[in-house]
Amino acid sequence: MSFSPVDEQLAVIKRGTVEIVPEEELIDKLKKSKAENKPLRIKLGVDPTRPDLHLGHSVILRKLRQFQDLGHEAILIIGGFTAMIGDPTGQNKTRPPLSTQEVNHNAETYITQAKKILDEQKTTIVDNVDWLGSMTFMDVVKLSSKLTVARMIERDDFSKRYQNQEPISLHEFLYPLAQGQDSVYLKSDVELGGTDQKFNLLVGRELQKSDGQEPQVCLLMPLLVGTDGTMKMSKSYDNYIGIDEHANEIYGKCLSIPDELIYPYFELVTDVSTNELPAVKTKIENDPRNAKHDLAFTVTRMYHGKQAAIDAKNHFEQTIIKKNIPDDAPVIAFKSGKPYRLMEIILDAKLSPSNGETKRLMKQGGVTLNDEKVFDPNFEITFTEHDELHLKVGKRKFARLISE
RNA sequence: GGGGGGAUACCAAAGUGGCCAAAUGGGGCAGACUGUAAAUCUGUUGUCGGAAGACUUCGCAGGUUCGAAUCCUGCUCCCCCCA
Repeated sequence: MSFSPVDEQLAVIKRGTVEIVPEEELIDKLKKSKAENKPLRIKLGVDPTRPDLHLGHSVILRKLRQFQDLGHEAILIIGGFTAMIGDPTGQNKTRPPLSTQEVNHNAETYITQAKKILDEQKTTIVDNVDWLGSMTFMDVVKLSSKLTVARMIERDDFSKRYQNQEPISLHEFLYPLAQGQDSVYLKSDVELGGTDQKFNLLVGRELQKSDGQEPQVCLLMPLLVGTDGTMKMSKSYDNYIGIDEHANEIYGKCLSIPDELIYPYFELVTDVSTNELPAVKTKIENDPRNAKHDLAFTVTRMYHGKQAAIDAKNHFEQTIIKKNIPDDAPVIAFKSGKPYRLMEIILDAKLSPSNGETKRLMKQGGVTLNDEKVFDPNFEITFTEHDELHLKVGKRKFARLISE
C-alpha cells in the first residue's frame, strides 16, 4: 500500500479536529510512515457503558475510519476493564461500576454498531482486560506514582465536584492511568478522543515517555452538540440521534437541530467529502431549510440506505408539513354500531401514557379526529360499517381507526 | 475518632404543622406561527375520575397530631471541617 502525500493526509485528518497535540509530531510520524511504508497505529478507546451509539459517538469513529481509509491501522479498544472503573471525565457523579456480564453484552452491541462506521476488515479490536486485568497491586502502585494528586484535582471535573461537595472516589483517579497504560501496551502512534479526553490522552503520552517509547500524538475532536443545541449529545440528556434509530426518527431529529448546528453536523457526522464542504456552507447561508433537509437525508442514507432516506423524507413531508396521517400508522379495528370512548382508545393504543395526559392534550387542541379538534374528554365514537377515521394525538402519534 | 451540614417531582431548587400535588428555573409536551420536530410567543407538566372529589408522592421505617414535606425516634446514603 502506498500512502497519499502527507499534506493530503493532513487535510483529511484535520477536518473537524479541534486540536492536535503536537501537530509537528504528527507530521513527522506521517512522513516516517510514508517513507517506511508502514501504517501508523491509531488508537481509540471506548467504554461499553452505554451500548447505544449515537451521532456523538460517530464523530470520533468517523475520524478513525478516515485514518483507515488513509491506510493506517485502526485499533479499537473495548474498555472492558476501564468500563468497570468508570471514566470520571465530565461526570458530576461517580459512575456505577458495571458487572462483567454487562460489559460483555455492551461490548458486543457496541462493536456491531461501530462496524456500521468502520471498515470491518481493517479494524483490530482488543479488550484492555487482557493486559490491565493481570496487573498486580504493586504494578498499579508503581503506575500511580507517576501522577500527582495536585495534577488530578486541577482537572475541571474533579475540582467542580469537589467544590460542589460531591463525592469523588479514589478509584476514579486510576482511570486516566489505566487508559494511559493502554497506549503503552499498544505502542500507539495516535490516540483519538473528545476534547474532554485531553487529560486522559496526555497521561498516555507521559506513560509512554517514561517507558522509553515515542509518545503518541493526541487528536481531539469536538463534542457534538445535541439536538437541543446547547448540551453535548448524550442519551442521558435525551438530545441524541441514535444510529440504530428508525429512518423516520433520524430524519426528523436531524431537522430539529438549531440552524447553527447544520454546518458542524455536515462536517462531523456526514460522509460528504471535504472538498464539498464549502459548497454546503454556501447553501446553508442561502437556503437553510433545504440545507437542513439535505443533512437529514444524508445522515439517514448513511445508516439506512438511499431508499429509506427517500421514504423518510416523504414521511416527514406528509405528516409534519402537510399534517397527513402516515401510511404506516397503526390500524385499529372496532365493531360498528357500538360507542367507544375516544379517551380509552387513545390509552389502549398507547398514544398517550395516561388519561390525565390525554385530557391535557385535548384541552390544548392536540387531539384531532379527521382534522377536527376534539376537546371533550367524554367524546364517544360510534362507527358505521367500513368506517375509517384518522386519529392524531400530539404532533407525531397517529392511528387509523377502522370498523368492520 | 470528634464536630457540623444535607437528602423535595425528569433535573436544579424553594418550602419548616393546615391556604402544598408542593413556589421558581431548566427540560418535556401541546397550540399558534413558520422555512422544519429551527426561532419566537402562549399554554401545560402526579394517577384515577365527566365532574365533585379520591388516592399516591417530599431518602427509608416507625411515632406524635383532628391534620406532617414540615415535629419526634431509629435507619440508610452523601458532603464539609478538625484529627
